[in-house]
Formats: sequence, C-alpha cells, structure tokens
Amino acid sequence: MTKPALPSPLEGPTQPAGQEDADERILKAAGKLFREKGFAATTVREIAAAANMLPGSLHYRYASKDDVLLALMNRAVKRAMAAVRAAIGEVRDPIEKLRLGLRAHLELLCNGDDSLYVLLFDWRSLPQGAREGVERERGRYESFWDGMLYEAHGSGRARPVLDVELVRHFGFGAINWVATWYRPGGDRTPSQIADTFFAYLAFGLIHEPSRPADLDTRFAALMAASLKGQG
Amino acid sequence: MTKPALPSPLEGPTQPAGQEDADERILKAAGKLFREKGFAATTVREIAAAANMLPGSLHYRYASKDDVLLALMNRAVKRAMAAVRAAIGEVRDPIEKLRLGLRAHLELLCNGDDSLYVLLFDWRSLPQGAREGVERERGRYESFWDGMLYEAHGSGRARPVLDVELVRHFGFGAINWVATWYRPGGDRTPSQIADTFFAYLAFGLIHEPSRPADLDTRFAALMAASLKGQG
DNA sequence: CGCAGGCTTGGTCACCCGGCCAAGCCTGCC
DNA sequence: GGCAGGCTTGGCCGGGTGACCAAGCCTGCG
Repeated sequence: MTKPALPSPLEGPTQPAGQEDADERILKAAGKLFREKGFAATTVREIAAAANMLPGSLHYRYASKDDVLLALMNRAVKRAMAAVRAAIGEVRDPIEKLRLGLRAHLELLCNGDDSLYVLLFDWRSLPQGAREGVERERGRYESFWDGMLYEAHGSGRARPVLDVELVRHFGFGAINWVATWYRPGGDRTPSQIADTFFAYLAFGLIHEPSRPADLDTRFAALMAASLKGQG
Repeated sequence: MTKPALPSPLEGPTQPAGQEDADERILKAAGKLFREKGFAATTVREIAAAANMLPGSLHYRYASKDDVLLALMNRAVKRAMAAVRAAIGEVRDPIEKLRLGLRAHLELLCNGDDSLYVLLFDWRSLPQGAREGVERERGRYESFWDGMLYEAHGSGRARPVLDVELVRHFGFGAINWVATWYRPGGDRTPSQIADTFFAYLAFGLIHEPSRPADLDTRFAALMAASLKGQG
C-alpha cells in the first residue's frame, strides 16, 4: 500500500506523465475485462484493481459501470472511424479503398484496443437508455462504409446488387467473426486474413469486363431465386 | 398460488402431456433469456419464473446455472447437426449441399430455438471446466462442414484455396453475423438471406470452366500477396 | 387401498455486487 | 509559504445473487 508519490522509473504501473492518465487506464482495463469475461460478469472492483486504483476512485470518474461501457463504446466507434480513414489516406480507387478499410478495421479489432470487440459483441449489455447516442455514431460508421460501397458500385466495377446494406452486413460478418477465433501468434496476421477475405469477397462482388456474360446471368438468376425462397 | 393439479385445457402453461416436460420448459426459457440479456445478466429466478416453476424445482434438475448453459449448448450442436443433415437429405451435388446446409443453419439460428445463438455468442460464459465436452461436439459440427468443403473442392468446381478452415470461418462469419441484425418480420426470410449470401460466396469461391483463366490468375495473385501482408 | 418416491414448495444462507461518501491527502497555484 | 480544491482513500450499505434443503404433496404403482 506504500505508493511512491513521485514517478519512479523502476515501477511499471506508475508512469511519468501523471500515471499515464487515470481515464485511459480505466478504459483500457475495462476493455480487456469486458472482452474476456463479458460486461455483466465483470465487477467494478476488478476494473479498478486492473487499473491500479480503488473502486471509489473509479466512481469519481464514472458514476456507474454502465457509464464505463458507454464511454468505451463511443471510443470504439471513434477509433474505428479514424483508423479506416487513416488507412485509406489519399487513395481514390474505390475497390482499393474497401480493401484498405477492411484491413484497418480487422487490425483494430484483433490487435488494437478491445473497445471495438466490446462494441460489436457486448451490444446487449448497453442499457436501453444509453443506446441512442452510440447507435447514432455507429450508424455513421456504417453509413461511411455504405458510401464506399455505393462508390464502388457507381464506378461500374462492382457487381450490381439489390441492397448495399446487405452487402455490408455480409462483409462485416465475415470480418468481425474473425475476432471469435483469431489468436495472436498464429501464422496469419489480421492484415493477411483481411486481404485473403477481400479476395474471397471481391471475386464474388467485383464485375470483370472479361468475364463472360453467362456468369452474370447465372448470378442474377441465383439472386432472383433467393427472393422467392428457392434456388 | 392455487395451481390446478389436473391438466386444464383452458390454461396455456399447463399442457396435456405432463406440462410439456419441465426440462424442455427450462431450456426454452433459459435460451430465450440468455439470448436477450446474456448468460451473466440472467438470474436463475428469472429462468424459473419463465419456465413457470420455482427456483428450487429448477435446482432439482440442474445443480447450477452453468449446468443449464452446458445442456443448452450441447443441445444446440445436436440440433444444428441434425438440421443440416435433414436439409441436405439425399442431395449429392457438393455445391448444392453447401447451399442447403447454409440455409438450415441460418434458419435454425434466426427462427429456431435460441440455443444456437447462445452457443455462438455466449461462448465466453461457459466455464473453463465444462468447455471441453461442448468444444469436442462443436468441433464435430465444424469438421462436418469442412468435409463438405473438401468435397466441393475435390469435385473441381470450387476455386483452389489454401486453407479450407479459413473458408469455413469466412462463411460462418457472414452467416452467423446475420443473427446480430436480423429481426423477424423484415422483408427477407432467413432462407432468402442465406441464398443471397450463398450467391455472394459462390461467385467468389466456385470455379467456372467458362471463366477466363485471367481471373484465376488474378485471384491467385491476390492470395499470394495477402500472405506477404500487402496487395 | 395404501404406500413409496419423484417432484415441488417456500424459505434460508452466505456472499458480494454496484453505488456511495465523509474524511483526508497532496499537488500546484497564488 | 500557505491555501484551495481536485483526487484518492477505505469502508459502509441495502439489495439481490446462486446455491441449497427439509418438509410435504401428489401421482402412479402394487
């Protein structure tokens, strides 16, 4: 319990710049625990301990456990949006933008902080009242992706598809699910997985001029049949 | 608290055949609650109430809440396996088998009982000790799918791919994620969604003899590049 | 008719959760 | 040098949790 008031370069937890910032420590610890055990199974005491502080100190910054989750999720959307924007940079090619965005999203989900995982997989834990704000921000992120999909579609290099939102759900599903089985240290990095999955996605979605018309006809037939509930 | 001992045809909860079977009622109620609120956020009292019995009665059949989850998950694997087998029936065509299997899986996940959802999305809640058994059964289900994928690959109608397991993860991700956003009563049934997604999947994975060799070359190049971490 | 035992009852128990707070420390500013 | 106030301390509280059980009901069987 004897904690040095002055920063000690030999001790891990105590960081030079004001102990790294208590807020950051809380969200980091909460993210890790929420991801591992889920929101409901995690106690505020555990979060506080992992953040190297007492429960009361945590309460001073966040009035409730729900508030921590809320802050974490808002941060997740913000970081995801920033990561994807940064990854795309000045690239203009609509298909390449999708590939780079997918990479950034998966990289953040697997190797970044845990907030994105919590946002995606602990959505149920967010209390009804707090849902609206996060939902709006999350919607912006999804619309951002829809915009890129529309762009790809408009460029004529994407297969004509009935519902862009459905395509986003499809891609997000494949990518987000990686967090379910991926373990660091495997023989594939998240970026490699993203690229591989992009190859799978692209050759189902990208229209190739050199492809015989027969293929597009068959695709359209499959799509039409799927709407009648039989194939 | 006055509960008729004899089956009354006018009362919903009391069923003719021995009140429908208490075990079934427990697992049904638990599945619904676990899906809606998650395992940790659900109390045994809630489950008992939803199953129309007292907590003590539930305890008579399941020693702990964990046991209920375990039974539910084991049932989920069993039902998924049975549903997919039944859907495939006598069909021999490897590609068609995949399509029908995907349909059955998604139909069960969206409209069937909630156990499959719990198995997939509440995996973290299963205590370490109980994990082994379910993991083995779940592995059989996954191997079953891998077998179908190998078959499709062996038939020469599937695109040559480095890692079948990765393809399964890809497809399962896209399909399982549907449970995240699907709401009954929309303008697409699970089977229609499955067929649409199958169309997306197929035209990225199925090798078409009539397709110009150029496309396969580009696919192979993308795959090779993805393993070097760049495209 | 009587009895055995499967199942339910209604409550109890120890635990520990999330939320809270008054007191005090310690830092940086005046 | 002193003080104000932001932040931490450590413990407290009511409530609700999972687990449990002795007693008894009621059904089906002999």
